Parts: sequence; C-alpha cells; structure tokens
Amino acid sequence: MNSADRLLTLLDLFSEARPEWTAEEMMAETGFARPTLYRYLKTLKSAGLIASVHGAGFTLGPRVTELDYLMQRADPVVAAGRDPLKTLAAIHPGTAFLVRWYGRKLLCVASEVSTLAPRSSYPRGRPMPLARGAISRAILAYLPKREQEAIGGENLAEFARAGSGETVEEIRATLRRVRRDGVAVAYGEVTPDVVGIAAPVFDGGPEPVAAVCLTVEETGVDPATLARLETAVKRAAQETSEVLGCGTARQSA
Amino acid sequence: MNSADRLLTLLDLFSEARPEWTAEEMMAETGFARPTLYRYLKTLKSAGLIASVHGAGFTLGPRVTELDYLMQRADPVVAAGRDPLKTLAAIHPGTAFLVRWYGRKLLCVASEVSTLAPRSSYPRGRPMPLARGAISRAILAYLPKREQEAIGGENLAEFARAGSGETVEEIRATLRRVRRDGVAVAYGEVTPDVVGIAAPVFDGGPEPVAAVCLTVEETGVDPATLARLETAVKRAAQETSEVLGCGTARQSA
DNA sequence: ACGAAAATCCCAAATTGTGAGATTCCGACT
DNA sequence: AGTCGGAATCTCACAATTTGGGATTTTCGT
Repeated sequence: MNSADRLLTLLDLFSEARPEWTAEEMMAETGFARPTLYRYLKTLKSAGLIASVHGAGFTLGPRVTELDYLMQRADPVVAAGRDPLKTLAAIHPGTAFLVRWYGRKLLCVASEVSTLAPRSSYPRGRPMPLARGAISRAILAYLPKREQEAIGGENLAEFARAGSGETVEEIRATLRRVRRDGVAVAYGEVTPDVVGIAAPVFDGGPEPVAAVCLTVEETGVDPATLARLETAVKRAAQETSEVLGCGTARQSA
Repeated sequence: MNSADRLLTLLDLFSEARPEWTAEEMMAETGFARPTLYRYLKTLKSAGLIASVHGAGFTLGPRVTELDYLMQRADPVVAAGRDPLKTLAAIHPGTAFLVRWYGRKLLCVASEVSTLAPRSSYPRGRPMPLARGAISRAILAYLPKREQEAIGGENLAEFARAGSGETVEEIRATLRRVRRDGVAVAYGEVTPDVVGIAAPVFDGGPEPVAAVCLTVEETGVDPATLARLETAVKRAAQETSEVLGCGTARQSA
C-alpha cells in the first residue's frame, strides 16, 4: 500500500454515525504521525474532498457533491432512464427507480415517486442489497456463471433467507428462471409489505449496467395487475437499453 | 506538488462535456508516464473514485455517489433546514432551497419545489454564482471586511453587472444594507423573470454556513407579497439556525 | 485460436515522503 | 486589547518510495 492509498483511506473514516473527525482522532485511528496526517489532510482539503469545520474537525468536502452532480448529469444511463421511469411510475402508485451495477455494488441513481406516502425512498446514492430483492436477481441473472458462483458462494446465508436457494446451484436455478422471464419479483425482501419488480438494462456490452425497479404496496396487487406491472417494467428497461444503443436481442439472450 | 496531489488532479479531468477518458488521453493531457498513470488509476479505482467502463475508458466511480449520499444524510445543515424549507415552499409557488457556503464556493444542497412548472431547478450539487444573486449577497454581507474586499476585488465586473456596485466600497455599501435588512432580494440576476429572496444561516460561529433562498416568478409579486415573502425567508433561515444551536442574536449581529 | 490494444512488470536512479520535536499561528477567553 | 491553549505547520536528517523507458503479460474482440 503506497502513500496515495493511505491518503485515500482517510475518506473511509467518515460514516453516517461519525461524519466529523478531529486530527487527534484520525491519528489514533490510522496511526499516521502528526505531520504526515496534516500533509494528507492538506492535500485532500486543497482537492476539496474534505473541509475543516469551524471549531476543530474535518468533514467530507464540497468537491464530493460537485463530482456527484457532474456524474449524475453526464451519466448516459440516468439520461436514458429518465422518460421510461416517469412513464413507469405513472402506471401504478409507487416508486420507479434506476439502480446502477458497479461490479460488486448496487446503487440507486435516479427515482420517480408516484405515491403520496411512499413506504420507503430510493434516493440517489442509496445502496441496495446484493443478495436479496428483485434488483439483485435481475442483475445477477445476467452475469456470467463464474461471477454468479462467486457472489452466490459469498452470500449463501442471505440468499437462503430470501428464499433464492440454499446452495450455489439452487441459486443459479432461481437466476435462470429470472433470465427466462426477463424480470424478477420480490415480496417484502427489502422493505416489508412492498413488492419489488425489476428488469435489467444493457448498454451493448454483455453484462447489465443497471436495473429498472418498480416498488408498489403489496396489498391490492392481484396476479393480473402484477402481470401488467411486470410487462411495464420490462418495457421500461428495454426502452432504456435501446436509448443506450443496445439492440433488443441482448435482453432475451 | 507531491505525488498525491498529482493523483487527485486526475479527478479534475472529468467534466460534463468530457465525462469519459481513455488512458492515452489522460497521458496526453497530464504528461504522466504510462506506468505512473496506471498506478494512479489503480489507486483511484480501488478507492472507487473512478471506474473503468466496458470498452476502454474511465469515468468517475461509485464511491463519489456513496460519499455524497453519506454527506447529505449526515449534514446537520440539511437536516435543520428540511422542515423550514417545506414550510417556506408552501407559502408561495416556487422553489425553496438551501445553499451551503464553502469558503469560496456556493452549492445547492437541498430543495423543495412547490410549483408544477419551475422556471429553473436547484438540485443538490448545482453551483450558484459567487458575485450575483440574492444568495451571494445574503452570504457575503456577513463575512468579515477582509473577505468581502477580497471577493469583491476579484469579481468587480460581475458585481457591477448585477448592479451591486462599481467599486469595492460600493459593493460593501450594498452588503451593509443587506445586513441591516437581514435579507437579500434579486430580480432575474441568476434566472430571467425569477425573483430570488435569500437569508443567511448560522451554526453558532461568526460566519454563515448556508443561505435559505426562495425563488418565485417575477410576474405577480407585488410589494406587499414581496414583504411577506422576505419575512418568511428570514424566519426559515432563523429557524434553521436555531436548530443548529445558534441563538437568534447572531442573526442581527 | 489469433491479433491488437490495454494494463502490468522490471529495475536502476533519485526524487520524495517520513516523523520527532520545536515553532508558529489562530482563535477563544478574560 | 492582551494573553493563553490547542491546532497546524516547519525543520531537517534519513531512507523509503516513487518514477519511467522499455519489455512483457493480460485481456479483449473477431
């Protein structure tokens, strides 16, 4: 681990429970010597990634907000999903949102709310679980076997709890069904009393880059309605993929 | 400039116009040797600040989004301003938003929309101009003389264009009036046909940490309404300050 | 399986980073 | 306004870490 890596580990200190750190606390936590720590802090501060708050302490800085704003505005996936999400949300009261796949991580990146009292919210930046919920399955179903096995093996307990299978092979069987249907459905796996319906988004490459998800209240979703919503979610995902320059073929591949 | 500083300059390459860079392009732009560049990229990638996209190229990475989410959720200013913003937006159709002051930069951090067809939007991360508009004056009015002079001197042309004064002394006179009133008003300085009304937020320290701003359509805002809105904005800013643990005394100091 | 581009490795030279302690700076008090 | 205390920076000797040209390996796409 080189000097730059060490410097960047300072960013990992900040958490929701502990968003503010003094230099002394950082020294204790990281073991860096005083001048070294201050050199690192100076570098991060001049880059705007951290800011010193009045009094004594450091927090994450404005550059983080700026960069995320930039990312959001320049993200072709967000742009492509905007209209499909709006259309989708208008079909049924609930929340329609877009979740990007980052290799080993799922993050909400955009959402449209069409109910006055949403059960849960899915704002940009909210992490979604990797091993349960409709989104998880909608993405994993389209990953190569090797990755499915790796992720399955590392999260067996969570997959089992969600009812996706007790073994890697069972999990893969569940994922094959999702792939056949082109859509995943989950009942209260992420939020109680909420049904999640998700389908993958492609940008031309072999792996999905995101998923479109619609969450609605579980009460009053009869099989016919569910079927209608599944179709709508698939269509939204497909429209998004097409804007990203992906032929429809990939979707069913 | 040390190695870590150079590494972080890579983040500055990304812009809305150019959100994706190949390694070759980065080498050409920065002058880093190939192995050096790849070492830097590896470091940033393992920190999640950049991601390599399928094909060939790099973009900003998921950690940026995660960190901003964290920042937003842990930000006491955002939390303190939530209810006051909602209340404020309900008073008149328009947009009520909160702008944080970061030393030399103003960034929107939260907003509430109460009109169906907003003239402009003020999403988290949007930068606001430093030298024109109600927000600018609401913040600058409460900075120490030295900083007012520095910022005034560096942006004379922009202040003049906004009608805030042709010289540093004139600008300071404008700011004194804002300070006396406790609120700043601007007619179409940032967005045409929109009136901005802003007041500063304090957290107990001597300098403001943010401003509350309300923007409404210029047409149909008679003097009486304006006076009512000014009072409402001041109250929202004051309420926010009080939640942050600042006595009301500071506001008029 | 093959070829091209992308990413990593190797290693000698030397630039840069490190850290203990002293010092300066800045803000908070009276 | 003056003084105190903690926060941030400086100094400098030592050496560890970074650098980069070129070769090599890996990873895709076809």
